[in-house]
Amino acid sequence: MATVQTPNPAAGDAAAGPAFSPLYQQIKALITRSLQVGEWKPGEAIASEMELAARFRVSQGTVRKAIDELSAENLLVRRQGKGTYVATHSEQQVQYRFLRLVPDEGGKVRVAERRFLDCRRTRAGAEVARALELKTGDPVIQARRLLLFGGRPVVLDDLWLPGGLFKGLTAERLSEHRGALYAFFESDFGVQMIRAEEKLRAVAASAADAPLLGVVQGAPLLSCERRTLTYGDKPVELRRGLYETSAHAYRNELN
Amino acid sequence: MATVQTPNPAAGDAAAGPAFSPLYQQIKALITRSLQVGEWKPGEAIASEMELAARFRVSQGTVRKAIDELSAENLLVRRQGKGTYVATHSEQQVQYRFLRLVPDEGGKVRVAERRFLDCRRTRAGAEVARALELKTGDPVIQARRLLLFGGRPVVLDDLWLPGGLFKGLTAERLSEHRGALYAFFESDFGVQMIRAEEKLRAVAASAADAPLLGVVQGAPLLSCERRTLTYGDKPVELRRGLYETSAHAYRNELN
DNA sequence: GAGTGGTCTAGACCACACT
DNA sequence: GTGTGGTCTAGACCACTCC
Repeated sequence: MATVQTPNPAAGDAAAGPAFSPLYQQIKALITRSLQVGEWKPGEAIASEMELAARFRVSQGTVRKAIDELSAENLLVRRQGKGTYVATHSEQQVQYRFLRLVPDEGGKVRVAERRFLDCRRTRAGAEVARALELKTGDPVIQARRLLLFGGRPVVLDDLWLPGGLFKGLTAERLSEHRGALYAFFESDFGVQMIRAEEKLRAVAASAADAPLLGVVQGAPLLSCERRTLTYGDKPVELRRGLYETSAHAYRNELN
Repeated sequence: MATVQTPNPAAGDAAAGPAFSPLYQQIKALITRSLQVGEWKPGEAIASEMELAARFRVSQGTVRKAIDELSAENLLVRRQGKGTYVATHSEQQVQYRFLRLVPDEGGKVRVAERRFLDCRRTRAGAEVARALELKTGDPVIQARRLLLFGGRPVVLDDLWLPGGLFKGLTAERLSEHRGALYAFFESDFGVQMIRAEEKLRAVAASAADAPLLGVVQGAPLLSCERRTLTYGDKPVELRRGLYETSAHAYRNELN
């Protein structure tokens, strides 16, 4: 490493174009790799900046810039005076990190009751296969659950997971776990949900779904289709949520 | 400035707590101030890093960190070899910077037809006043417009603007301008929209709105309530959009 | 006090755009 | 070539946490 510069060796340029990549980007990739293979587990501290600088033969400032970006992407969390930690879904603070639904009257009541309605092994249809980058017919696990706030049903989620990554997942284990679903996936299956893409639209409640959410057939529901990705932008979950938004809203910030 | 440190003078600590603020944050505030008072206009280049470093008696690295953050917040745009520019809504690249609606089948057709249905001076009701941080009864301008994609109506927007900031805004001028609405506000009224908060929910089309969007009464629509802010988080627009999402979706990324 | 991240500096050199 | 932002370094000191 050291003072690698222009015709950069670590950055791939086998057949592609110029492909210059600064040192800190290479360091960033190396750290990400370590996270991916589990050198440091979620919730643990990674090596200190000085240690990493020594390991990669680079200045602390360069390691710093790499960690800055990983931290901005929520893969790492810096804690002054303590160290840099691997982000995790298993913490009180970040419960439901990806759920943007907030109650209308600033109530901070976020004690959801969960009901798992279904969980079964099946095979990927064309649409699910495409979203999860599997082949049609590959094994997938499908589950359905209801979230209630203050006793009222608000979210009906259908989710599909690649069978290969979630071996041994059963309805029973789903029902038994405490805390967020992603925390469970992280601790029990080593699958770390890092980022997600969502597509929102308004739909009419179907005859089957309406009673579950306590609305009449045809009532407007917010449909939220989410594709959740892990390291390397590999899709590991497809989720379709139906939100009953008469007392909650999906909150978003634009910059 | 120079080497100001611990019991920081520039950072306010009149009555509050410790209120330590690093140098680069102070520089950031100073640059933001210059943007706010119009020292550099949208689309123009600001002073170079070296010039700013000299002006503020600070190292280039410190200016750099301040600009890094402003650039991450989309207030500034860096262009290697050229300079750092004030962000603007008046560029082909960033047309409809805050509109997250995308067509279903990856069509990149973004040539919206606009129809202004209404524009009138009125007074703020309780709700509008609260959202815009005005007093009930303060003058506001209300407008209504339709966006069509490929000839089909997709978005029905109602918007409220503080009368004091948009003196001389008429239905005619609204209809005549080319390009994005925010570009028009920026160039003709000096109001720069820099970030926004949105609340999404699903609603049923009203008898009045349904025909405008070409749907039947009661059809599900995506309601998008937006509060747009300028420098200092001052609200300068309230907007309520109704999106017909049978062929479009609201796209979001979660990190 | 020792160790960690956070800030600030000064200087060197690289990549890019204009002229 | 000149000027701009972009990267990298080395060293100093500050703020925070824990022992």
